[in-house]
Amino acid sequence: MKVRKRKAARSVEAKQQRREEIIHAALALFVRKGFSAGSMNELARELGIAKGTLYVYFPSKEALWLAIVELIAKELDRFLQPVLTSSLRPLATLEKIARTTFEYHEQNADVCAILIKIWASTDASLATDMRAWLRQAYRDYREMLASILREGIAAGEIRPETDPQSAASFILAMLDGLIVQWLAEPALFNAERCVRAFRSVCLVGLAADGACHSE
Amino acid sequence: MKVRKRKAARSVEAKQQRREEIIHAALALFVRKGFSAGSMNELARELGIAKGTLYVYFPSKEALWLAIVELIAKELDRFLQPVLTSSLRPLATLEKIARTTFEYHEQNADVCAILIKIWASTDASLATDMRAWLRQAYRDYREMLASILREGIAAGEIRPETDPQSAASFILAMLDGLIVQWLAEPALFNAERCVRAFRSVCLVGLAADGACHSE
Amino acid sequence: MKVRKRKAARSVEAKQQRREEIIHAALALFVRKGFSAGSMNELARELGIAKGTLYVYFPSKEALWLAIVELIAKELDRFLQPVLTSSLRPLATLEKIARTTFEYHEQNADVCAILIKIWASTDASLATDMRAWLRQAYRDYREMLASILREGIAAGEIRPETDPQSAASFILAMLDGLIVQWLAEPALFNAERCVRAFRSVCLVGLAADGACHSE
Amino acid sequence: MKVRKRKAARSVEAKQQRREEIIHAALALFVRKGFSAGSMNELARELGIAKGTLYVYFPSKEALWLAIVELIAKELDRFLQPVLTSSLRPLATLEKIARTTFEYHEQNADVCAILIKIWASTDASLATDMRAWLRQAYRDYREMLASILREGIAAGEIRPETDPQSAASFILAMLDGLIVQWLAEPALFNAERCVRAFRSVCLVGLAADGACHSE
DNA sequence: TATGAATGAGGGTTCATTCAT
DNA sequence: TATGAATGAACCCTCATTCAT
Repeated sequence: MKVRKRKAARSVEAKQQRREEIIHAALALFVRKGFSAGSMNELARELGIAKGTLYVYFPSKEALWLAIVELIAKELDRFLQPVLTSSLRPLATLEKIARTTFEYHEQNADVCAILIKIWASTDASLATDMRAWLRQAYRDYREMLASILREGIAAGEIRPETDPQSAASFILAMLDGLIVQWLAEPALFNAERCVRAFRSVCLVGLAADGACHSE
Repeated sequence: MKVRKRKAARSVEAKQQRREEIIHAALALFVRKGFSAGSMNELARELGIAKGTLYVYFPSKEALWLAIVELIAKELDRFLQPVLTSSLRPLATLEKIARTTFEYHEQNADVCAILIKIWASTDASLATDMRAWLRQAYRDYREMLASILREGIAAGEIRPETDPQSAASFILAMLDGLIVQWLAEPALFNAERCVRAFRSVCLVGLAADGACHSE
Repeated sequence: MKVRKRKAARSVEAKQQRREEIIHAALALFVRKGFSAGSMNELARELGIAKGTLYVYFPSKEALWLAIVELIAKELDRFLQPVLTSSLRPLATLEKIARTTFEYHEQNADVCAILIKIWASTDASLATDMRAWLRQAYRDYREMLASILREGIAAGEIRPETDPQSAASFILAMLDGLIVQWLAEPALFNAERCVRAFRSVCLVGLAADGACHSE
Repeated sequence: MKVRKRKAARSVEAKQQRREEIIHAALALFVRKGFSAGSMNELARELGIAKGTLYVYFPSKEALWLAIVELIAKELDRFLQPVLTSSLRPLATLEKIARTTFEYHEQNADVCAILIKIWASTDASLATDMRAWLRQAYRDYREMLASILREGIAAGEIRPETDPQSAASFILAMLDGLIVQWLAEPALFNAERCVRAFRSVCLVGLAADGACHSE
């Protein structure tokens, strides 16, 4: 029994590992080629496995995409959690979020690329489920930013006439949009510079005293 | 001879008109289905013409897409020109650009949708030419914003420590990113509110005196 | 204009002809391999055309099957009509139907083979529409036989205690079932012998005077 | 040693039992989906065992089908034996066969459905072996009916001009064909009615005195 | 110019079967 | 014995593109 259990365990582990290999290869392919252009065929070829094997791990191309998104979602959470649970003050939290975002992008351009593609895409090849999930994720993110802004307003750190909802949308937009540019012109950007610009363009405007005390 | 000439002229006109019909139908299809979905077949069907006829006007699917982008580019120019040649002061110009952008989106969501898709996409189905063109357009846009910012700094209207390049990128990012959100959640946005938020989040931060005198 | 019309006409004709070529090849393949075993791939290969070409003529494999069935239906009608509109007396009509059936089979074993397969099959690959159509055809056939039997009873030619519905089913069953055997053992049967047997097994039983005066 | 022997014995039993479980599940699947639809995958899923396990018991899908057919054959024998060894007179035996057939169908529609499918099918997925077996079974059945008919003729109970071979084919055809109709329109038929019709359509025709004394 | 039949590579997916565990 | 991951051929179908008319 023991042996079998261990065997099974190893097998499960191995399967999980293979799953992740596939997801990562798919992610890379997907960044290179786009949603519908990257084919299962090519993915299999790159992985050096048979086409059919992909379907052992994912029932369909779309399921594979969904798995990618889920992975990213987890990663995103893992990455945002420390920021959110930090004891920083609101403006500093916003800056921290921006900094973390940019630094993350600097190290994981692939993941960011996919995220952006997903946001921007209305590609019919993304089924309804996936898009609904994405919209919700977006809403959550926006709401998180808005609540930080509300805190900031309550604490007198952010100008009271600020509309938290709109401002949250703008900050989110900025981060998103910047990633797009960054992807298009990698040479032009780096995290430090982006953070500085974020502070001077955005945080200063939000600060109650017209200056940026975020650090 | 005369007659023939006139005929030819008319024919050229007719051809041009047909070309535009095709472009517009393609644009609509493209918004609905995405880049690689949306087939030539379907396009022909919707236009009520034969598949082969499309190839009389465009040598390939990609050429058709390029034509769409060019059309949009012209439209964009037509739309930005008045703003750029206006005699407004820098901050006011930026606000005007934002306002025009948002109002344009309010009326031409389709065109915006495509633009966004194009920016965000690295879809292999867009060949190198097209992407290069897009990158250039982006650079131009950014440079335009940067020069407005430089003007503002020179005029003492914008805080001198601002990095024009970065700030331009951020403004561009903001406009882009907001359109994405707007497309995803149309109910949440309207031009007026966006302009107000743009002013309070962004322009205030840029303004030399910490307030927004843009109007 | 005239030229184009003629061209078009020829093209339409040619298309119709090609359609029929495909149907007949499909029919043959289908007899050999069965419903789901015969592939579009193989069909194309046998026809010496490209796989895709099949889809110019039929939107799907099932549509092709439906076309086969429709062809057969027409053929069946064409073949039964003369019998039904004949002025023969009821028993003679039944014998004529049997004879025609057997003779038809003798010359068109392929068509019969398909018919039988279709009747007997509950293959999931035959979609609902097709099966409904078949059931209706079956009902019509049965009803036709039943009405002949009723006529015969009214005319005193057929024993009055006969249940027309059941008897119709039996006659139909006999014809169907015999074809199945015939297909399995071609050497064992021929039309003349089958008619004789039909007369002695079936018509004699139905005849009011216990003998067969059908001819 | 003893223990091992008993174990082996039990194991053989268990294996046999498992085999039959598989056959029965396969039979059900096969009725529902047809020959080539109905995959090993699905079968395994329905049985709650692994795909590979099926191949422990049957070397191939076809072997599994063959096993089904053999099971049915045994069943058929088990079912016909009492009739054949009965001491009834020929016409009564024929009626008994018909009655038993119809009653069997009434209770085991599934088995009948498969039988019919097998008869009618020339599906390539049934390999030569299986088809040969089926043809033989058919021949045996026909020969059995023919010998009853010959007996009847010898006994003066059946009209002497009857061709036993042809008549046997017709009776067999009738039973077969009727099952097909019955499967297609279950509401229309029941055993009692079928027997009555069989008597009035068929047996009366065969009877030497033009009437049916079969009971 | 306009057509649409023809193409054939490639799309996603299924499946019977094998084999290391 | 039982497993299920792996396979790769074959499935149906779509597509951008070509070309004779």
